[in-house]
Amino acid sequence: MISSTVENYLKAFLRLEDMNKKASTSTVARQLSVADASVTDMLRKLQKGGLLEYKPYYGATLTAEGRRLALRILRRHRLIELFLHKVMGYGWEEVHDEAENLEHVVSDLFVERIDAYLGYPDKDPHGESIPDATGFRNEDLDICLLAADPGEYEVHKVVNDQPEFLAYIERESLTPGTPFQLLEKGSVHGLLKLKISGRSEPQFLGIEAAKYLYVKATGDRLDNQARRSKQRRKKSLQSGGERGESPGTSVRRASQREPARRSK
Amino acid sequence: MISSTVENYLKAFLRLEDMNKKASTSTVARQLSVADASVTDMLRKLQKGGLLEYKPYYGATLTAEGRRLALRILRRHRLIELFLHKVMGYGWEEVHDEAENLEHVVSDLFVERIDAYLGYPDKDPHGESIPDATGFRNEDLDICLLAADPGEYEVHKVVNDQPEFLAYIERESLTPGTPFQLLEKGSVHGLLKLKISGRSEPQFLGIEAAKYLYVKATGDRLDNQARRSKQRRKKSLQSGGERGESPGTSVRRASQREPARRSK
DNA sequence: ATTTATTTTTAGACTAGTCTAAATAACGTT
DNA sequence: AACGTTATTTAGACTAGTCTAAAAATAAAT
Ligand SMILES: [Mn+2]
Ligand SMILES: [Mn+2]
Ligand SMILES: [Mn+2]
Ligand SMILES: [Mn+2]
Repeated sequence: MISSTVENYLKAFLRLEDMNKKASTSTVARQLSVADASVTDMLRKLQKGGLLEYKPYYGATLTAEGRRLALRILRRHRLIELFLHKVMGYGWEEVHDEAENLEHVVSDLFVERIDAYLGYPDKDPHGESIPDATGFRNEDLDICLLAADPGEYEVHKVVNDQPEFLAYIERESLTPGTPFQLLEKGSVHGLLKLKISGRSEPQFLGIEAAKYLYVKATGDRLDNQARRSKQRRKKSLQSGGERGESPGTSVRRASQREPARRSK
Repeated sequence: MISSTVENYLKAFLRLEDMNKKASTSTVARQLSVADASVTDMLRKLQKGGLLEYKPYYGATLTAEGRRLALRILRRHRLIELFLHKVMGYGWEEVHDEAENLEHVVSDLFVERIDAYLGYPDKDPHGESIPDATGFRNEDLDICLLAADPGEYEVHKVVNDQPEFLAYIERESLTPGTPFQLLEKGSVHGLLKLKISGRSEPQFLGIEAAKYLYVKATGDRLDNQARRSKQRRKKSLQSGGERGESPGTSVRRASQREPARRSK
């Protein structure tokens, strides 16, 4: 059996590879809050287990099998996050930590149940894509708000797990799915000026925050499909206290799954 | 932090004490499927941690603190079982194993959420009582079907975790809450003859099975309060395939909690 | 009251995961 | 090309949990 420790390591490697950062001993160590020496040990162990290719002093890359397992956990993590948010009434800033534990423990039956109940979703509450059962990820391209030129956009994903940060973003109404206009960058030092569609007043956002926001151009001139039709509201378990329901969680039927996963 | 291993040990001790069996090294070892020597080690560790009182060669009893922790896990276990059954559409024979893992991992928030959502229940799908947040258990007395004389009864709880056994009991329609009549015992070797209320044909049940069924006398002459008024049906997540919804899951508001827990 | 059988404890070893501190390799400068 | 800095690996140790096999204690039976 594969331990939850190993699962967390694999997920960390996948994440680094996704960001095109090389998976060095120290970056993994930092991500998992363990000592560098612990990572070195684990690298050798995972190499021996055939889950990654490792050349000492040179870094590591996941094998097909390692990648498969990593995607399995990533899928669980994000499905569980969505479940906690939609069904259990968790705030989007509360889901990550709980999912971090549940992802290793829940049965396949559980995962399939929530997957079906949620309608085979492919976006978690933060806008990140949920791999399907075969490991396929429906990645649509987005750009970092930092790199965006003034224009019309929609928040696509928020890549930061810190509860405080997420709570802040929610207060600023910049949860995934929100359409807005980027007005100016840098006119005020370190700030972006933007306006949420429908509002009268513009608002400001720090560079540091913009770093974690990814947006999609929606410029009412470009490809504007059925994008504003996605309020799929599910009745939730939440006892009291309305929680912000982050929209933008598009849904795809299980039947129309894409064929494969590229093995690198 | 308290490990899930320790939590499982504590739960095993509690269970043995509940059955008035002495918690001997070997019985605990058998229950947890570990070697006797492992239990001895753990006994010393738990003793040192103040969770149980242990005299070598003489067995062990939980301290107040150990009992508190054990009840906490028992509560989680049973609440989660009920949640899986009522909300996630699990069959009552499927809930135990999943709960056995989740009980250690889920946050207090999660537990409180499902507790509130289920209406502060005090019976799990097998008819076992769910301790409240203070550790109090609403134990109403029942008798083992083996020891019962012919008469009118209602199934109260089924104390056996084996999926096959539970599936069998469900096929025989003897889930908690079912009213029936015990007709004869032992007329046919090793079998009980009984009839479920409303049915025309009687049915037989083996001694071995009856051992695990606990019943309450309902004999329409005795204390028959509002007992037949408990269809509280909650809409469940179950995708397809109707699952037997074991009734008899009475509900109590959080407000009217009983005062205390006796410390032995 | 011995002897025999059962239960429990000890002794010693193993695995997974982690750490700190020291050694070594790789890298970026002069 | 030699030097100092940074990253990585090694060495050695620790904890939690487990095991098997042998020793010791308790309980049962002659
Ligand atoms: Mn997350
Ligand atoms: Mn995790
Ligand atoms: Mn159970
Ligand atoms: Mn358990």
